[in-house]
Parts: sequence; structure tokens; C-alpha cells
Amino acid sequence: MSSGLIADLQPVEAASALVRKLGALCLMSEEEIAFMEGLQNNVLEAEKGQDFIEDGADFRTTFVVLNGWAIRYCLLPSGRRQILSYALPGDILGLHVNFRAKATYSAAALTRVRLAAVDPRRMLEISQKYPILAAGLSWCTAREFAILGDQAVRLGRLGAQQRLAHLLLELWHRLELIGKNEGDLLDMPMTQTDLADTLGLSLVHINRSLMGLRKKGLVTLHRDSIRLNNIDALSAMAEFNPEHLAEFSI
Amino acid sequence: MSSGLIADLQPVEAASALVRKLGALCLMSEEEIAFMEGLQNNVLEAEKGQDFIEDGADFRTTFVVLNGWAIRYCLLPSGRRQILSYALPGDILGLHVNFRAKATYSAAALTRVRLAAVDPRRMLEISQKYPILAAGLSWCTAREFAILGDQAVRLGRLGAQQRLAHLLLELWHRLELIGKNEGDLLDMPMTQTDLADTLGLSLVHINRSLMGLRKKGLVTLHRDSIRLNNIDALSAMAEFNPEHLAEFSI
DNA sequence: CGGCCAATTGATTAAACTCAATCTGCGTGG
DNA sequence: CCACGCAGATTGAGTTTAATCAATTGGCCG
Repeated sequence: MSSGLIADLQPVEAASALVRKLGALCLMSEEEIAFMEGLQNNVLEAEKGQDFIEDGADFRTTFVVLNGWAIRYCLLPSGRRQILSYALPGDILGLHVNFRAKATYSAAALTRVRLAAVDPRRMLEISQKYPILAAGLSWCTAREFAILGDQAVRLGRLGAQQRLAHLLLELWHRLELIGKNEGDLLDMPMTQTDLADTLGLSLVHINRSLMGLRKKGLVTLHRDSIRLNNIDALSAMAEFNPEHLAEFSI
Repeated sequence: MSSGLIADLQPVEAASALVRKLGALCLMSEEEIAFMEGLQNNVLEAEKGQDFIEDGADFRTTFVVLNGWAIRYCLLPSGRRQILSYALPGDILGLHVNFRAKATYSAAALTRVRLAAVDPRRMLEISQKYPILAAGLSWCTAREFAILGDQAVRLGRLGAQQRLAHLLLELWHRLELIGKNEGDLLDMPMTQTDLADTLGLSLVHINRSLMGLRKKGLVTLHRDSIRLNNIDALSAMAEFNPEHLAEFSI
């Protein structure tokens, strides 16, 4: 990934996940980096399980995930829940809240989460002052669409084991970009109930599908993580297309 | 919807669907309207069935649908197809193509379609020159996310008849905003195979689910259209939330 | 040591898929 | 004008996948 000489010389360990993510895409000036870091000064914390965006409620704040995981989800009148996507460090929730006064989804902390609350008008400011950053945010938007599109593909056209493998691969690739994987070991803060509500399956069936992947030797289950033993085989069986998350463009 | 006195006095029949859509959201100046109309001067036509965006291919053009319907879809290696969303007149495809050089989905004409091809740099120009329009486009983006989120809800957590009813209601509300419905009669240019690939079901099951809705008296089927006999009952049974497509904000 | 949340397992039911025909409306060529 | 062909819609029958109901187990924290 970031094996350019110059990149290796820069001290990046202090950068926020968002700046790291954008930095993987384009070369930012010191001023641009400083502006993006400055955006993330207003820090909130959400406890595990706590909602911080509510479907139908007024919604006039943009959030940047600093660390921890969150979920975007919808609750139906019947009580069923559909998780739409996972928000990982560096992800932005509510980048496009301007006119629409009401949220169209809820968001909750999956782990304890640190969030930066940003006035959406400052995001508009970016478009005017920092064209490179604006293009970077536009790329983030396109990527979110691709991720949600892949979620629809999983739900609509994959079998249970495929859905699981496909989701695991998506999360692995996304965490890889922000440097949060340890080799093929994937952090798994979500419960099997969460997986069921993500993949449109029942809890029981998720459990059996996980067992199926384990018995095939494709994954090894641990307490709060999962090892992807054969990423190529998993990608093939899940019909996973990593280009949708392409980490390099230009 | 648009029952303001001033709006009623304006001659809007010549406006493009995109301008009508944005006009339902915010009051645009003559200059802004002229700019948006000017954007759509480079017109292409796609025949029914013709692809005009291909997953994985270079993608550096933004398209505005002028009339007709298109689909966004993904093809899997197994040959299965998942339709992600329908693009109706006034919808924008590839608003966020800037950095990402490759498309993450394909798009095809569902009917004969007239498209405006726009240089994405002109979209960036909007952010700098026309803040109202920029906010309007941002709203379009948020709406696209809500539509795709609803698609995930359908696929993940609704039964077959619910999925159908939910999709019909979405399309009806979206067409209503651009003034393309005749009462409760909904245009239906897609085949049952298309519906199957949209809703993650088999062709046979789509047919039986449509029959089910018909037998309940909720819809009346015609050749190329469908009548929604009881929108309230349909909304209730499909757990449909029209607020996700909210036609008025501010 | 309980109590609780999450994971696991078994047994049965229900939803949706597949395979295989058949039917229908419509355009085309004879 | 009609037979033919084709795409799309419809129906039947049997199979598969996943849901539901119902316990049971395992770990962890107070």
C-alpha cells in the first residue's frame, strides 16, 4: 500500500484515521492536513450500544468516527432491524445533511466510540477553499455508495455462507486501508445477532453458516476476532470484487 | 406539493426534470436555473437494453437522465444480476466520479433513454459558484443514499409481497415528485425478470407474489402499468416509510 | 455462586427456488 | 389475413434453503 519513499519518511502515527484515509488517495498540503485535523476537534464519546443518530429525528450534525465501530441501521414497525453498514475509524456519517432536516437512518455505537461532531457548513467550506479535499470527500461518498451497493448484492443474490464471507472480506479490506488489521486477523466487535441483522438472516442460521465456513477451513473463530485463513478462496466463493473498494485511483 | 401562488404562476412545463426536482426543494434564481439547464445540453440516446456505464470500466462522465428509465446493477461471476436502483428522469448517475477512475456498477437503459453527458468538473464548479445548487445536489445525494438504504431494508428484512409493495411505493413517490404519475397509476416498464433481480427473488416467485397482491385487491395489473388501489394499505403492509423520500425539507 | 448475554444445537415448519411446461399478446413474413 | 416465432407471463410439482421454536451450553462479571 503506502510504500512510497516520501510517505515512509513522514511521521503519520499522529494522523487521524480520516487524514490517513485521504492521504492514501491524494497528496495533501500541510495546510489541508491541518484543516482536516482541525475539523475533528469537537470530540464526543458514545458508549457501546448508544444511539447517536435517530431515524426521523432532526439531523444537522456531521460525525467523523475517530475510533471504535458504529452501525447505521433501520428499525421497521414490526420490530425487525436491518443494519445498512458499518462505520469504521475515518468514516463520515451525515456528510450530506444540508437540506434534509431529518435523518433517514439511525446510528449506534457498536463499541465505545469517539466521534468528532462537525458543523456541515464547514464541509461546504471545504468545497470552496480546498479543491483537493473536496475531491477526496467526493471519493469517500462514491466509496460509501459502492459499499452500500455491495451490501445490496449480498442481500439479494448471495447464499448465507457467501454473504458472511463477502462481509468479512469487505471489512478486512476497509480496515486494511486504515492500517487496523493484523495480517489476516479481523477484529469482530459485533455479535451474531448483529451479523444476522446485517445479512438478512436469522441468528441460528448465522451460527450454522459460520460453522460451515469454519469446517471448510476458510476461517478460524476467536473470541473477538476471526482469522481469514485463505483470502483468495474466500473471495472466490463469495464472488467478492475488491475493486469496488479500490484503494488507489488517480 | 407545489401549491404556492408564485410557483403556480411560473411556466414550468419547459423545465428539465432535474430542475423541476430541485425546484421542489429550493427557490432557484433565473441564473441558477439557466446554469442547470445549460449543463444538460450534451444529449445522448441509449436504446432499450443498452449499457452506458460498465462495472470496472473507466468512468469519467456524469449522466443526467432526461427521460426514460435506467437501472444501476451488478453482475456476479456466477451470472446472477442484482439491480441496485432505478434511475428516473432528473436523476444523476456518477455525481461523484472525480477521483475514482473505475465504475463500481453498470447502468443500462430500461426503456429508450435520453441522457445528458456532463463533465464532472462542471459539477465541482457548482460547489464554488452556486451554493444553493450545491446544497440541492447534496440533497440529491442524501436522497440516493436513503433510496439505496431502503433497498437494503427490502432485501434484508421484508417478505416477498412486502418487497414488491415497498418498491412500487418508492417508485410511485419518486415519480410523484417529478409529476410523472397519473393518480394511483404507476408506469411499469420493467419485466418480471427485472423485478426478480431487483428484489432478490426468483422470477416464478415474483409472479406469484404479484398475484398475491392482486388477489388482496391492493393492485390492479395492466400491460405496462400497475394501479395502486390502496396506498395506505400498501404502505402499512410493506412497512413503508415515505419520510425517507421526503419531498419537502428546509 | 447466580445471573445474564452470547453462542450452540436439535427438530419442525415455512418461504422461496428450481425445473418443466404452458399460455398470451404481438410483430413479421408469406 | 393468417401461421409462425418469440418474449414475457403464468401455472404445477418437487426440492432446497432458511426461519422458527425450544432448549442447552459457555463465559464472564458482580
